[in-house]
Amino acid sequence: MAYKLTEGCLESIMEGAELSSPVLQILAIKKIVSGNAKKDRYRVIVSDGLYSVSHAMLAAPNNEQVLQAGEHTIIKIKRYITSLFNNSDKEQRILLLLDVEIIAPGSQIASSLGKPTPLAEAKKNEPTNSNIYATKGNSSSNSFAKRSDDSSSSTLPHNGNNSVSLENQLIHPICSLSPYQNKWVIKARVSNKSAIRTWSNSKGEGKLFSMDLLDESGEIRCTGFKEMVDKYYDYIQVDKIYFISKCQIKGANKKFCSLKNDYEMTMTNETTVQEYQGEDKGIPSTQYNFMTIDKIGNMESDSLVDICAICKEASELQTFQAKSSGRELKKKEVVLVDQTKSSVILTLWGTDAENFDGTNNPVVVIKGARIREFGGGKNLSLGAGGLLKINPDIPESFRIRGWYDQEGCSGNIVDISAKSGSLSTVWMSFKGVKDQGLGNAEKGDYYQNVATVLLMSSNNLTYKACPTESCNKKIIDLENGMYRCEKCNREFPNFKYRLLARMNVADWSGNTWISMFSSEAETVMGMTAQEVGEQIESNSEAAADIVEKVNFKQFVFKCRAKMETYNDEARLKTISVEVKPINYKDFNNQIVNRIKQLMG
DNA sequence: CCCCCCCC
Repeated sequence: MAYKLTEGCLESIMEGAELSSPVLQILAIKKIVSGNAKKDRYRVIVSDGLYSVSHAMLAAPNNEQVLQAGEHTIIKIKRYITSLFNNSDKEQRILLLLDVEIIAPGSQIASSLGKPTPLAEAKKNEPTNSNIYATKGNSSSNSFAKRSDDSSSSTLPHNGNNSVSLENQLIHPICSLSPYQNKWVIKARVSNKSAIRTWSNSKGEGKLFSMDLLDESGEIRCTGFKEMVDKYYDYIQVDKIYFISKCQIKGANKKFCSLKNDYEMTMTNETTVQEYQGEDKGIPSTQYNFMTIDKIGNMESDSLVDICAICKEASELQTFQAKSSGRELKKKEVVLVDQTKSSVILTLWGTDAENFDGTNNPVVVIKGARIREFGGGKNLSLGAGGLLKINPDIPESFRIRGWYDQEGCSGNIVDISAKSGSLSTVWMSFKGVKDQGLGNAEKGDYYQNVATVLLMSSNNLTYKACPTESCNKKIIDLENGMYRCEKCNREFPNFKYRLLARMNVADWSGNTWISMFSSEAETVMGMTAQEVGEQIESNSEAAADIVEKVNFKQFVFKCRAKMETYNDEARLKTISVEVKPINYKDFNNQIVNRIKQLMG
């Protein structure tokens, strides 16, 4: 098949014309080496069959597909801009390829089409008297033009140094920002804004926030320290567009930022930020570089990834103290699955964890999640600087929704996280527990099973515990209206009820006695410990009624089995550490897989 | 100038 290039189009393009979907061929691809972070900037030579242009660059989102397609690839240019570029006192116009579509990969073409001559030789560019990056034209497909009249800046934050409006100045693409050029204005969407964080170390202390900025050409992280937090934090809002100028640009530390930019920026006293209130077409929303879950297993720990997946399951919110800092932390674990039929555990923190609702298997899109290693498996942690979106309006999100609803829940899912993770506990029957001799691991062995309650003991179901929130120690009734906690070494006028339930549960293979504490027993009984305690207190017959109602209820019991010695006799003690209603899809899958195994 | 985040 013959491919046709848009002959001669480069001449008009390099003069600032806007052509619709010109077709070009890539003659060469070269990585730009700049500073110490060398990733993801590529210069290309493009040809229209008549002329070639060597001052062309790929915008980051296109890198991967173009690199893969290689030299001689034929591309359709869906969006582009040109910029004036000051190269050692000589002005040159560069062509920036914002969005390209591969028409034919290089391997199918294998040679240059036509006999292109370098445009620069064929024709002298006319330099303008501007020495900054800028573009001609002023259409919606090109947001780096002079602003159109429908925009106006909003009230500035409470300070006096923003007297010069940025809205009439030439706008620079984010991908053109570098430490060597400080006269610039960008027009960018804030796609993510961190919480305010404080730090205190040997070098001092302070507070900071950071945000991710985005335009058609790329993205960059911007951090504001101390006074900048007071000045701009509340003013800047996620998803809005701002004119921003005069930040300090420095090399990005890839260890902490997954954005596709070799640089990041820091706000200074010179920095100005003005909201743009015009139409925002042409400025994209968050850009992702999605990775499938099956690949995570082979990636290095600590690297950052973007994932689009389905939440298969989510844990309860857990609150605990960090051992290192003593700070209180909140987390929630989520199992993600994608089309590669692989699953991975993702840990969410803080408000992300608190607000996350895993019901109805939402699409979870994360940007900048860190890969961690545990017990031979990999998992993900979405820390500060990461971004979480639930059911976002992007094509990948709809695609995976369709996949999951059609076929996603059936068949084998390979879990790349460690089997000991709280959400990927092994399924085992009570017979299996016995046959495999579980319980000899130092911290016990975990398994989960679907089981039916046969009998629940009504003896000593409740006890009176210390009212302190974190202390569940049994208190001593001083019989004078006061209660003493030995652990807290304090006396209280009140107490709280706690549960210590014992029950015999059965599956197809046998039965076993298990114990559980308040939160699990509350799930089984459908009552709070307080309600149980009060009912039994007021009527000693109540306990029998309460435990009878539990008979024949079914749950998924997650258990910890541990061998203990009692009166010189070894016996297996089982505590249920989590009780959940049965998810029949998962349970049936698990049974079907077992049947397949048994059939060889 | 931050970039920390637990337990299996």
